[in-house]
Amino acid sequence: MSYIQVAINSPLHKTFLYKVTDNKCPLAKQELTLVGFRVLVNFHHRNVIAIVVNESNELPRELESQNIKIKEVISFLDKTAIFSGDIIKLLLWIATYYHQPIGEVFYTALPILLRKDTQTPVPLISYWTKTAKDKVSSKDKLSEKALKALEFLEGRTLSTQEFKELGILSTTLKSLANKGYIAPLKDYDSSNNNWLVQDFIGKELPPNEAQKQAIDYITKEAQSGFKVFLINGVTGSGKTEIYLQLIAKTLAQGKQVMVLIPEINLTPQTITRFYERFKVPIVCIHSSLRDDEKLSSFIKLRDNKAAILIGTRSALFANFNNLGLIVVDEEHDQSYRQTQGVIYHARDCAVMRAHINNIPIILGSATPSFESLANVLKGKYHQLILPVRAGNAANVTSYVVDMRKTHKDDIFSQKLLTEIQNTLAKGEQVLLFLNRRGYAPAQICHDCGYVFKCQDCDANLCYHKETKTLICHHCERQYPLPKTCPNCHGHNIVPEGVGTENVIEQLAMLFPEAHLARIDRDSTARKGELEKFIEDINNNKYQILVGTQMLAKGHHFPLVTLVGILNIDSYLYSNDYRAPEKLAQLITQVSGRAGRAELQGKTILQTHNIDHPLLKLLLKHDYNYFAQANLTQRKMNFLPPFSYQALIRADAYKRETVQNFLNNIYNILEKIQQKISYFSFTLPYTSTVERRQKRFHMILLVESSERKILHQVLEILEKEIPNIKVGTSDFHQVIDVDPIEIF
DNA sequence: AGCACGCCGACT
DNA sequence: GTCGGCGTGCTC
Repeated sequence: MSYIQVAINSPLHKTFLYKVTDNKCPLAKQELTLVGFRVLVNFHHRNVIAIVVNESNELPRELESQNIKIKEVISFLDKTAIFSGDIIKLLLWIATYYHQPIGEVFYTALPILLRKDTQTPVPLISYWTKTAKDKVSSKDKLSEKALKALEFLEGRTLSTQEFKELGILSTTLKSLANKGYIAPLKDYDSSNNNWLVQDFIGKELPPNEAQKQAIDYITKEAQSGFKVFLINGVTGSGKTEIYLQLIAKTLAQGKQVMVLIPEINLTPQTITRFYERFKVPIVCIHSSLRDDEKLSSFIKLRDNKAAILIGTRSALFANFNNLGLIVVDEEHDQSYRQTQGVIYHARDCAVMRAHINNIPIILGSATPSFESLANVLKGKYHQLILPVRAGNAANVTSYVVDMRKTHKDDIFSQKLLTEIQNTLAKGEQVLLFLNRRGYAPAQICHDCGYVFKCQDCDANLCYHKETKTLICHHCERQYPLPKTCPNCHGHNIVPEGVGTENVIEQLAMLFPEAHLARIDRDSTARKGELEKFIEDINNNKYQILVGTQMLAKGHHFPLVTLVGILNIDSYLYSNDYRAPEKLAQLITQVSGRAGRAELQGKTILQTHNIDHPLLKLLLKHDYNYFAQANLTQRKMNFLPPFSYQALIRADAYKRETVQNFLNNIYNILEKIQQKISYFSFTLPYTSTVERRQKRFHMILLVESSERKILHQVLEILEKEIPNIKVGTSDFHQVIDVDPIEIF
């Protein structure tokens, strides 16, 4: 007989105690632990899945006195643990640090197929394997892709789906199978042993001096176990090669590697680079995989049948047999932060995971987050700056163009038009950035000034010419194009403002001979479309690219030599203290898309405020200088990362429900302040977009110069919140620690 | 969250 | 009479 604490998916911030009788125990030997197992338990009139987080032979004393009947576990769902000890520690840390309910944290970390109360399903994915026929006969006339496919199968098996991600179609595979080179394999377990250390390294590029220094430094420093390295290097400075060589060293020790990347970077090019370099089993975890594929990756890593994981945010929760290194690429990227459901920051959790596992972690970026740079200043992270090599990319000159001198409705300045013309004449490509999809951000009645608004949100409707609809960008609700104004019944309805569709339309008139590509969420909604664009762009099928945030991330376009950022004013006038950071990252990242060794790049920034001190500072110096200057300002103003923040967010259908709840929070905070000082808080305030999907959103900000104090306050709030009576069931509330947006 | 219990209004 | 509305309370 033993007792176990389990995590159950519920909004309660606690674990629950159950009994395990010896005959139910799945363990043969008593010395093994039950921690990490899935169990089926009865929890308040229903049977639910739970995960064992702790185990003891005696009844915990704190429960002895209380009159609680302890139920027995109904059954164990698997023969082995689903989470290893390090993951359990990580998940418990997430629950305490982010003040999220323990059960919900564990539930989100669980692969979807394991969330149901069934036995672990065996993934029925068919894998391809090389046959004994390994001499390629010339009369078989294998295509380049087919040869590539055989190369990929070196040292591992791959599913048809995985091949697809590497750009190899199922027809190629079928033909290879017909010719007897490859064969399908139903059950990976029986034939595929743990990956082998030998022969895993592909062709290594000779590192330059800076890369060599970084590799040597990290190798030496990482011997002591946990350490955080920040590789700070512009696009083209060779960050990836450093990752790859350090990964090789880790694999050589027989250890596994986790690589986290933002969703947008998960393209065949990125993955292929890993498959080409290492002949070990590699698995991916990201949102477009099927549930069984994700589970398969999860199990392979746990059983040491895969050596490398490449994944996005959620891959953080993967189990490893023997994790030896974590890499977080583009660590500044905002998509690492989960904002729905359980709130966490994957980069920060990855650092904690490295700490728990006592292994090195490498964060890389051309534009490191100010948080990470502050951690370098505090001595917590070790920074390695890669210098720009002469004649390499980032050989970019920036110009600011004063839009006050152009006509009010003009999108392009004369300077930009001239530069586009010149660039096209040279046969080079142009990239224009505008962070606004659709044709126009508003649709108005020209007669009476009526602005069309979403019925569910406090937001203007955006005009989408391509789909002939008005779309709310907050809830995606679509409306048919109105013919008459509901206010004055006039017919003179016109778009107001500029989106990517409009930019394309105007370019088509100005440069009729150029091929135009619009890259935004609308034009790349279907799977594979973005990849197709990137391929075609690099094959020079397009001359001008217009895009949103999507174009600013990750991909490098060697033929682009002119970059135009059409409007940066929203960043200059923002009340968000992170706006300067975001602007600097945007300008540096977008500029980094352009140019290569022999081609000189140019960036043109259009603004109505050419004298803005931020802009001047950024253009006069580089990103790092700008970051230091801005960090000094944040320090003077007691802003993060020099203060610690948390938001209490609440929403409901009725405004007074939310107001009432946050007033209660305010009163509780006033009481706490009598005991704990050194923290401050605001009155409840409405979110920038007050009403979203018919719900009112309000916020209260809590702040302290000491993280410890902030957490003490939040802990008290966490306990008090369930006692606040809101009197309605449609109410929702969440604690948001280290928020990125405070509006 | 989810589910049961409980106490009041309009229906075969 | 009772079906069902959702307020309240609890979950090892």
